[in-house]
Amino acid sequence: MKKPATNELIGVKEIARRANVSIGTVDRVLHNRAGVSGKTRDKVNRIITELHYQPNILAQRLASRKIVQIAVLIPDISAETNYWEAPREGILQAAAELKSFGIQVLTFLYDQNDKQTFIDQVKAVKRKKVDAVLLAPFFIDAAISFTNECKASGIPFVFINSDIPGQGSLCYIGPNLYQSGHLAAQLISFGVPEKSKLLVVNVSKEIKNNSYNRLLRKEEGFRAYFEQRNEPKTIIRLDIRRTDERSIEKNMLDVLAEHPDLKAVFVTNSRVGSVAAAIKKWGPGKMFLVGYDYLEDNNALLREGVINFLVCHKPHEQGYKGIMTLYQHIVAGNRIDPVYYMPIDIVSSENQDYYRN
Amino acid sequence: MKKPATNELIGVKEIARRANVSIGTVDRVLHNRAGVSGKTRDKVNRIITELHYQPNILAQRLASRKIVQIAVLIPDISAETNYWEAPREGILQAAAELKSFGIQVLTFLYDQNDKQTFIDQVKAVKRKKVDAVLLAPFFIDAAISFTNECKASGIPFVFINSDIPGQGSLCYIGPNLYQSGHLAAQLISFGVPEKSKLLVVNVSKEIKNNSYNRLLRKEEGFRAYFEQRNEPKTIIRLDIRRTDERSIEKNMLDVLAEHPDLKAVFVTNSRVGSVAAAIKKWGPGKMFLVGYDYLEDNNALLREGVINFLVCHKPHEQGYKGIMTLYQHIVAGNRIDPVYYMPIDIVSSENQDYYRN
DNA sequence: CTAATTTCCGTGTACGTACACGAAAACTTT
DNA sequence: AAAGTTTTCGTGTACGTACACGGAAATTAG
Repeated sequence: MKKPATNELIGVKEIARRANVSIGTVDRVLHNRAGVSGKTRDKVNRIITELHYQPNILAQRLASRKIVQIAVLIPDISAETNYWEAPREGILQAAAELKSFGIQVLTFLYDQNDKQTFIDQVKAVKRKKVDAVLLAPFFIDAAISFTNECKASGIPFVFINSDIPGQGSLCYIGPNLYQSGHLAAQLISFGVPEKSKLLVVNVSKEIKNNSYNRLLRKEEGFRAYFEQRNEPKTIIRLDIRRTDERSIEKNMLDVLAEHPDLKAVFVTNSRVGSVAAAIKKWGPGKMFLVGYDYLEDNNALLREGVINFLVCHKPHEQGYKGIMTLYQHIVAGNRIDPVYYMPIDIVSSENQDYYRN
Repeated sequence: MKKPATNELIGVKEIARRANVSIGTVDRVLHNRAGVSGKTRDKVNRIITELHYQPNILAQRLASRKIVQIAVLIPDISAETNYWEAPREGILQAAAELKSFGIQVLTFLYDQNDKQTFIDQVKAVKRKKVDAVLLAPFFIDAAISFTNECKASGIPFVFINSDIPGQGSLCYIGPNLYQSGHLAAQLISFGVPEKSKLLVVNVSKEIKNNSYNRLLRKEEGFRAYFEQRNEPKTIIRLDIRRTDERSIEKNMLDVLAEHPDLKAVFVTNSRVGSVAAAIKKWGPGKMFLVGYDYLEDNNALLREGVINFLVCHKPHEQGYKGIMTLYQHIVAGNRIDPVYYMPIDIVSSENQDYYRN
């Protein structure tokens, strides 16, 4: 691999000089605008490739005075979980870094338990006529219909946190949920005896059995791990649809009473904190507990030893990278990989203080 | 928290207008250069703070045609380990991103087993008269003497991978080694019975017993974990000073023969791959094995199940962040935290394909 | 062959900041 | 009070690119 020897940055001026044309002509070639004869266009193009010309992004953004608007459509923080605080901070950080680059980020928050709020925010986004969209598609059908419109008007969009495969997004940024469940299974298999009874807990208002369901994808990966290894585990399942603390506690205590021989619990989302609280109240025996997300409550319980491991997918970075990806696509015109799987991070009491969300 | 309502970016021109001065004067105030009367200086400063003026970085870098040179002083990849490939790639990535910002990164590689090469490269760095230095201080006394010179000439420097506390670096970017050993202990305590015999292996040409020794700091944290919890583990130790594959194998087979009741092995650096190979050859029984670093060889053994966990500190990101930190300090003049501890990542066979180094 | 188009291309100004130069104002000296 | 000196400040040009405007050359129409 030979590097181009040109150490001094070359620009349109140098290209123009070598091609015996003006910088205006070079500019027209670069943006394939009309008004250049085929012959000179070829000549200029040849020189451009020969010189490995890279436009100076600084000067580009400075000269082009148009501002690029990116709409962000994600859930608001709720009373039950502030998971979405982290992605939002990542988004804000990216927005701050890109502000003087002429990028403006507009945030639209919806309630992940109320589809109508999503639909309303979509309307608001459409009024703004933005140049790109970053969204977490919680309501599949509504998200499909919206992104179809985006495609029709040539607006690129990126999914974070959840994917809708085949929908033509520029990119998906988020976890591989199945593999994430797999890892949780591995962690639990370290913590319990060969033959054990395990519990999977799904806490969510809506637990539909379709391929988009985040929780079920994790559960699937979790179960598959033991099946693939012929490890003789008994896995029972608890779906909790009333998601307030008290209902969770009640459900959990019932199950624990019914199955006193439970060795481990896997909670498929960030509500592991609430489940842990119930287990703590219950008292007897030690329970191996694995759940999701680096949140304040969960961290405290991890430190206490009630939770053994948290699995985490860098929500902050998801938000940050979501914005940056759209920026790279729109401004720099870079090719974007259609899937960017986030790491599947393991957080324990011994590394939790060093974790970067 | 009230945000400044000014949505339109304001610049020196606007400040000049409001202060009834020229942009030249505003410029002088901004760079506190001489040639402005106290009265107008105050007036301009007042308006600057009132307007929350943020200089446009694009225009700044574009207009200031001086190029900032950063020297990087790190070990070369050796036949025994290519650990340093990752930091180097991170550095190159940062260099590429900052190239059009007028930042030039000069890399100087030394042999981490040969102090003289370090000293030679230091000389080369000094000839270049760079604006900042990023270095991994393997040879403590030589590094101290060099960084003392840096301090004298006002050149900021950042340590990566290893720290020399109190040396006045702008920042340390790397792991908390003690805590890292702590975590390794926790992982092993999941994998072995309560009462077990464990082995700590240090593979290094130089195993000096001083506070700078990376391996011993990890071992210290490792042992402390069990002591703090009164877990009755017997911990024996093996130092391997001849670091070729064959010597490692021989040493390991000897120890394994001598202690057939060993339950787990902790290798304090990336040479876990070589140790694993020896264990694999030895054959009988299952050994719980924890080591360091996301390298090709180690990954293969992790996938095979010979290694159970790799602990990792994002070497790629260390390099990237090292350059970026110096950039932020020099160009943007941001305040830099004196210590940036890297995450202590746990890599297992189930998340290894998603790890980002 | 001249006039009207159309095609092609060079020039000029702007983006927001840095910095050199020199003019005007203020102060000092004789 | 005039000349000299210093302080204070405004103006102009440059960085590399984007884009509008208009002129010259090539082409077509009359």
